[in-house]
Amino acid sequence: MENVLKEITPKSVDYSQWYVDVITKADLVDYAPMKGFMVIKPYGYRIWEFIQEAMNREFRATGHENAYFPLLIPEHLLTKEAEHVEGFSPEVAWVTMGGGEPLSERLAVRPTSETIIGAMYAKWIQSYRDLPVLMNQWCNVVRWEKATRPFLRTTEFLWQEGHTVHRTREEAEAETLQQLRIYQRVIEKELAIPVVAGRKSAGERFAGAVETYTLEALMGDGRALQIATSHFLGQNFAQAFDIQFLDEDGVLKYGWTTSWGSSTRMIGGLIMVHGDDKGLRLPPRVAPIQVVIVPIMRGAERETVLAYATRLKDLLEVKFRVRLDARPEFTPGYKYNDWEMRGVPLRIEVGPRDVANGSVVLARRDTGAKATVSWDAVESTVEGWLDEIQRHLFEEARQRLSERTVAVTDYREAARYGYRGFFTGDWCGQEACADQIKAETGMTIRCLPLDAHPMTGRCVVCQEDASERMVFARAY
RNA sequence: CGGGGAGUAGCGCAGUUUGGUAGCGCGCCUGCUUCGGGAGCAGGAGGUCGCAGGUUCAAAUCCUGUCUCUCCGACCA
Repeated sequence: MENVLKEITPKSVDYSQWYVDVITKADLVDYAPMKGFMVIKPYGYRIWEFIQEAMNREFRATGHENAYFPLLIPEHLLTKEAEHVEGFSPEVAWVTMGGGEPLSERLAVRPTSETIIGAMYAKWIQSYRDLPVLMNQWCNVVRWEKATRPFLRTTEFLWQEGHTVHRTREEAEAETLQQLRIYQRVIEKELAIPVVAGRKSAGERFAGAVETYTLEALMGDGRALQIATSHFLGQNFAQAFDIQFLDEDGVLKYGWTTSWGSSTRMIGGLIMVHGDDKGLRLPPRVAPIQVVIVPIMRGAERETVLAYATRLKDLLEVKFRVRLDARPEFTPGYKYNDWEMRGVPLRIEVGPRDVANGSVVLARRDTGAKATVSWDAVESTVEGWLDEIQRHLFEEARQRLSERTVAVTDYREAARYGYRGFFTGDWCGQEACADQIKAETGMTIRCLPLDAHPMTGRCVVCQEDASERMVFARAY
């Protein structure tokens, strides 16, 4: 235990340092030699692949197809939608040289792809029969951020961005909400992270959007993380890019567009929601290794133990992602700590005792619980325990979310909780009140929850009539 | 962009005050003994001290310039 503390700074000592220790020691990422960039190592990238697989399943089931659009966007396209360019221009990286020559028009490294995709959609769409257009792309984007943290805010990050065009406003609005719920399903089911779904206030909206919907998650330190967003863009981009179609009634009309995105930031959320002082705790559904087998190879029994462990691996890897850790240079104790740091949900210890008894020892990463199980029951027990761990991690996070969500009638009450947690209260809808909260407390309106209604009808800032219920918090 | 801190072996650091030709822990390599919660012993490899100038017989150390990282703040879907 003392040795663990040497490697990972306890959360209670320094949460930021704990986070950095965990992601580097668990072998998820390494810092690149340029500020704000990171390398996602195989173990971390595998988690991303599980997220991709789950999202792709949902996207396909709702009629979306994957495509790929260019990395670079000519300046004249990026600047077509006024609000959009104003929102993004401060953080755009530009390419000004090519082949040793200055370019006649500089090219933006995409910070998001509404503009280039909008330009292409305008070419492709002629008739109402061409609609809806439902595409998604997996790619990298670059935003020149001043303060960066691995996964949570990096200069370059990986994400998916969906872009759709619809014939009617209603259809586009339905799409926006459908995709939000897809995100919610994947994030809650696969990543075991409970979220609050809501609308963004005008001040927090995506640049160029009519309405932005968001999922907000609560991290282990009580700060909020925006974990996915879905935007109803109205006809703003359709008008800027001439996305028009001839409708059934013979009238030329603008399409209604949406865009929605989720990024590697989700992995940051995963770490901060489930991790503990021993390191990562991965939900089984996204764990690159679900079961690690550690053989205890003493003296003369070494061969029989290894054979037993290998048979166990063969048995289990039919249904689960299994690793047999037979490295001779490390002791079992070292391996336990090592795999716990990496968040492997389930460990199986097999030693001479187990070989003799025809049993194995199972140990859970989430609770630390151990049990001795007979060979015949191993497979079913592993399956049951993995399900149970997935459920337990979600339940634990859900409970923390509900415990740390506090209803207030005055925003100053949040001071009692050190501005940690989600605070809900009524809001008059005026930006001045939101600004006051931010200036005084550092908290922002995370969202206007979809199914909540005002409780008192009084704004938590000005005490005037309030028509909205909001969730506010300090955010990453 | 403002303020602080730091660049010496893969990682973490000492050495800089008072110049004298680089060291410790972990890790790594080899061998033997080990293995039910971070093993032990022995031997070994590895560094133009961020970079560029300058002072000096001599620079990790003093001077000048420069680059980078990091924390706090500001900014930021």
